[in-house]
Amino acid sequence: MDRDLQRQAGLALAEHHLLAIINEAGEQGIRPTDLALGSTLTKSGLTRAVDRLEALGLIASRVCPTDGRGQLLALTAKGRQKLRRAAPEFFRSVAQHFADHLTERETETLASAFERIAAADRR
Amino acid sequence: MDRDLQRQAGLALAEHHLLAIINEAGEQGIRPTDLALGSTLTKSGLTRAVDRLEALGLIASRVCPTDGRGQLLALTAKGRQKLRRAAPEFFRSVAQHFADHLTERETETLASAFERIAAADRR
DNA sequence: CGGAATAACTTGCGTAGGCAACTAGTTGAT
DNA sequence: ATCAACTAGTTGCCTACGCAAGTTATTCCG
Repeated sequence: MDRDLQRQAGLALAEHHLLAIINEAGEQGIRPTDLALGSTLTKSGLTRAVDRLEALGLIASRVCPTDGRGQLLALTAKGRQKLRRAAPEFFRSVAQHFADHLTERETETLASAFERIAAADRR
Repeated sequence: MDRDLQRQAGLALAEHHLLAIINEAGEQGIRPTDLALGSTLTKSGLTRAVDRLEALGLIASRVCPTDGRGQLLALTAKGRQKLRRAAPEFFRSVAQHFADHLTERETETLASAFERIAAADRR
């Protein structure tokens, strides 16, 4: 999937994932710490990934108004566009490599099992 | 799991995985190319991982008698010992992070689904 | 209100691993 | 038998990312 996305959308899978989470947060933005919870990165890895996305102009950060230590990250117009344009290839790739090989029932089982495992890990 | 294994058994999870596959192959050894199929590494990553395991004295390689380009990798006594000693922590960690959060039924579903996905990927 | 404890990042350093290009051995077609 | 095409593995280069230590801001006591 990483190669698919890299070739067809010029975006690494890890970056795509971060953009998708940041997108969920919408206008108001998301704190790096919260972003880390949704990814597999540590805070140091996150610092660098954020730097890269910012350098690419895909996200913008501003100082958090309620906590001077932290930031609030949000997609730029360019970032939203990049994400939107990557979507078809993303879903195609998910289908090809995963979804097409699973029944509906299996997909649901995986989803709930993974959710439970991830929740346990966050503690 | 990587951290668990690293701390308790002095072995990275990726290395453990390779040792386990090589162990399956037994006395006769396994070709790096076949080893790559069971791991997530590319052949270049594999070259280096093999170098490391060899430098640690955990595996030994000999030239393949039927194909002068290739090698046959097998565990050394030290490698077998390392793997055996890591086993308790490995299974404990699997249980803690995964198995304990799944029902029998889910575990079976995941196993067969993953097997199907991996098989599709090998093509 | 002042200082210790904590939290949110950041940075220096080191390692793993991918890609593309390379070397060397094997196979297959003429 | 030869030479092209392929396959096994290796290497140079570069990037991502973890860990541990550092910086700055916040919180929580006393």
